[in-house]
Amino acid sequence: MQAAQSQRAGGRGELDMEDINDLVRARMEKLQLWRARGVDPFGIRYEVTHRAAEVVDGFDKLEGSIVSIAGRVMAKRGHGRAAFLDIRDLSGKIQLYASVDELGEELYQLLLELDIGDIVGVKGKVFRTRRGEVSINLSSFTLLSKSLRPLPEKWHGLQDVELRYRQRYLDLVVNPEVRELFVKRSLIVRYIREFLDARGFLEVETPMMHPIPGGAAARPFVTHHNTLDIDLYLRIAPELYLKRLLVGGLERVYEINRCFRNEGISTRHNPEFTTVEVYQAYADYTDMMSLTENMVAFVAESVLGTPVISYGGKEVDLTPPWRRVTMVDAVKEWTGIDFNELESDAQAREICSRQGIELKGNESKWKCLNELYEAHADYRIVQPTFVTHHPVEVSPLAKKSAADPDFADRFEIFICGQELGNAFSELNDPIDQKERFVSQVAERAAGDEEAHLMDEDYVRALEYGMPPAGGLGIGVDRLTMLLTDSPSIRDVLLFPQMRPRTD
RNA sequence: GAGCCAUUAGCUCAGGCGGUAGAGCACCGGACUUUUAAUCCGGGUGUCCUGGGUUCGAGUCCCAGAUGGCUCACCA
Repeated sequence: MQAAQSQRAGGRGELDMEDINDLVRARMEKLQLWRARGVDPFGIRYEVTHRAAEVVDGFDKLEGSIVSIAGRVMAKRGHGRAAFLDIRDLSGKIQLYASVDELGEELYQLLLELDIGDIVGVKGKVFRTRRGEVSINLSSFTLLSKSLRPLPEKWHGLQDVELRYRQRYLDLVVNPEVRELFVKRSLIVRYIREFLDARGFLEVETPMMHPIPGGAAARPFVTHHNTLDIDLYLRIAPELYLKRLLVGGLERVYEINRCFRNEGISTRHNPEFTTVEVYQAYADYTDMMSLTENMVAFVAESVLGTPVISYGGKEVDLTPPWRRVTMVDAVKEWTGIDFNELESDAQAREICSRQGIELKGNESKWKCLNELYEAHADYRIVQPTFVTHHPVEVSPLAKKSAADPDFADRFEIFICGQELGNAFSELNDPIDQKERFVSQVAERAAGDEEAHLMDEDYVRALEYGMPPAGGLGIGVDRLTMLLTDSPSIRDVLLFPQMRPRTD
């Protein structure tokens, strides 16, 4: 059986035997057929004059002229001495008309051997069929790549979510809306750059491998550098490096790149994800608010043509200004509890427990506030909202609010129940920063694996003097979810992290 | 990590009360020179996720496991 199969594969069939079925075998046999006719079934470059959509859209000018395009065969309709094929390239789909009259007996017979999925280069005259479809009347064609596996069904496409994620290339081939989504994602990133570049921000690249993982509360991935013989951590945030650049005088910087967090996977979390972080010297968190709302609205309008979007059936207006509410007020609004009036930590913990929040038992009043806030924010907030003034305790890199030192000049962005970003006035007091690190280290010692580590070099940088600044981080994947109405982060990642298949 | 659900042909899916597996597309053979989910005639191509168990008999019932989805927990 195995011998027979590999013979059919022309002695070169190194495909996994487990995977070979009759459909694949039939296509392997066709490989030989093409070779027998002197055609290399895996061809070389092909001179393309047009893309499919250019021919369709530009029919009035192109009618009667000869064009050559290349793409994948998506459908085949034989009619005896003539046949229709649909081929698709990046721009879209176009119909091919093939007839014995035009191609000649030999070429026409060869054309009938094409399978759906094959990649071909074609040449012919542009015309319109009786039914009105812009088509190319083939005068010649070239097989550019033989497809050995059958494509998923044309009508339903590839529905199996697992296969769509694991074999994204197939998803892209048969589900056009998926390709459109990733084009949108690319545009989103492009317009973020355009917006920031236009305002004098410099795009930079800082290390992805950190000796001390910092800038966020999260567990990192560990790796090892052999020559240096040190452990390195995939970055959980670029923040501390970008702020070193502020010290260095790069007053407006941003970075769009990957972060890595060794935590759970869910519809909102992938182990690697993309953020844009922005730092602006001589600004503060209020400047970051207007930067945020203007940037997100600009991106939405540029990509979708409107600042009013629909997510999960809810209509959301991204037009600035967005609502601003302090965390204390938000919690008061949702629960009726005014944390400013609470006397003791114990009282706050009691309230949290009554609200069904599990606590360790040593939480402070402000930590309780934060817990209560996090428990409600994701389902309460639909329209774009800046929730401001988080407790300093949970904001170890943010500046204390002048009005009330228990709180930080900070905000989080919520839209459609999803946390989209985080920003604050950057803490530039090295003495205060060092104290914050010290208490984070204490929390870590007490068992909080996500508490920050001491970063002496970062403190030293601050000691040279960092201008006051506003900093902002936005989840690009989350923003893409929002702007493409995607319920899962996996839908906006080309290759979401999956458990490797063992079979 | 916990709960619920799913897994049947290459793809999309049906399979009542346990009786040896079915459709559409794709594919193979035939007809057809402007079709377009082409049409017409003929052909079912299978580790029913895996491993145990119950039973005369398991796609179906029970147990364990794998993978995925959703919800929760953690986070952005």
